[in-house]
Amino acid sequence: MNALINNKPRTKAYQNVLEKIKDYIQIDQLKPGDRLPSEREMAEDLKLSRSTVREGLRAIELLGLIETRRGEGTFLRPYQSYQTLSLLAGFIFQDAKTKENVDETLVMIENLIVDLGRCRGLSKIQHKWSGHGYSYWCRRGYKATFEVILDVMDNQLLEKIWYLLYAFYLSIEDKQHIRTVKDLFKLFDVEIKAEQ
Amino acid sequence: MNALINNKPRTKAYQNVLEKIKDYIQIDQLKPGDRLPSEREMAEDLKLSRSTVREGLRAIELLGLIETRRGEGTFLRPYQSYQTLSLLAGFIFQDAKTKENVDETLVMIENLIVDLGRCRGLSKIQHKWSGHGYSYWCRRGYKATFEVILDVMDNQLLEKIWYLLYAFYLSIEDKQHIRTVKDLFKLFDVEIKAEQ
DNA sequence: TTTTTTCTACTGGTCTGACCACTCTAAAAA
DNA sequence: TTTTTAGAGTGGTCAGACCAGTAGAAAAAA
Repeated sequence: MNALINNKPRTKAYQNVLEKIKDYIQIDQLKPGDRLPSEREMAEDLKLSRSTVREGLRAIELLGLIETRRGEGTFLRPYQSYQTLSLLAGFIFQDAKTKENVDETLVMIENLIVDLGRCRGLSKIQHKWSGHGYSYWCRRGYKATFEVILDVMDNQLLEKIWYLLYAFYLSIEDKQHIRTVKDLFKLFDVEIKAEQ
Repeated sequence: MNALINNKPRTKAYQNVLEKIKDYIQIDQLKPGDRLPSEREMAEDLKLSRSTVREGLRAIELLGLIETRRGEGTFLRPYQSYQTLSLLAGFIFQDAKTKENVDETLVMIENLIVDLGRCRGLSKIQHKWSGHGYSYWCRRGYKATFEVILDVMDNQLLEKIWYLLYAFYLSIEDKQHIRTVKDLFKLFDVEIKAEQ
């Protein structure tokens, strides 16, 4: 009962893989798109079996930090895929699946973003939406339209939170967003007119 | 190049484990603390090797959905540990590590929670804080004090978001929260008086 | 000389089977 | 009745095999 004695759970070997990868990134100054050492090389470095190394790699692959390609190698992910965020959101919010909560929270977060976007670049947003016109943005969809605000708002954390929440919302709702492109245009006083 | 032809990445076997676990939870109505089928049983069910099953399990263990205990089994996690949230937050917000963003975002989210808490249970919060007094809550710390609002606010999603963000905040800041227990008491007009 | 084909060495993906360390419970022994 | 032992289960880690893919060098063909 070593864990109980030390009041600290014993580290599983695969968790060392996560630490080691952090080291690789830091020491080798790895950037998204760069290749990590192969599974066999890591196994040798860490003095672990290849299957234990794979366990660690699978864990962070699921988190979206890396991607593995057969025959090529293991790479730092250049971006977090939508699928990854959706999966993460599903697990993070797993016992909070009430539609009322989701609707309420998404609207609240979006209102924060809208307010911040207004403060920091109202005219920029208006310009971008007016430039192509209402019909264009309708075709592009709510997400793409909202992303204009995200770009201007200049707060990556709020942006991430919105993506997480939005992915979760779509994964449990079979319908479109409660808000529409039209609502966004109204919020920013951008003209809604038919395509010429 | 099946993936390119179908424009869809091939599913890796370990990902089937994740789907199967979702099935187990849903079909067996599993609750936190319940035991999942053993690795060997899952391997048999899915017609996969035990090591492939383990890869899937490691992935979601890291996410905090399950925990495995040698000699006992694999269990649905009763709660998301702080360490898990911190790790997840670190990955989710990984390229958004600017201190300005963190401060700003945390305060904005907290303001939402505060407002909602006020709406839904101002007197309840005031009562809970007054009951033990300011010194007690100072000793308990900011987090515990804030959790009183979270309990009353009745929005699990916002609660989860706050935990994620707070964990992330603490993982990059070496200091205490920009806000204090005193600030919270002031926000809710609760008396700040010395211990009797 | 250039282009095409082949071969080799690397990569990840999945598997089999072994053995160890732990827990729990039933059965046997005290 | 209580304690100890044994067995059957669990997860943790490993070695090694083999397959499926990719990349690039070398050889062969044009």
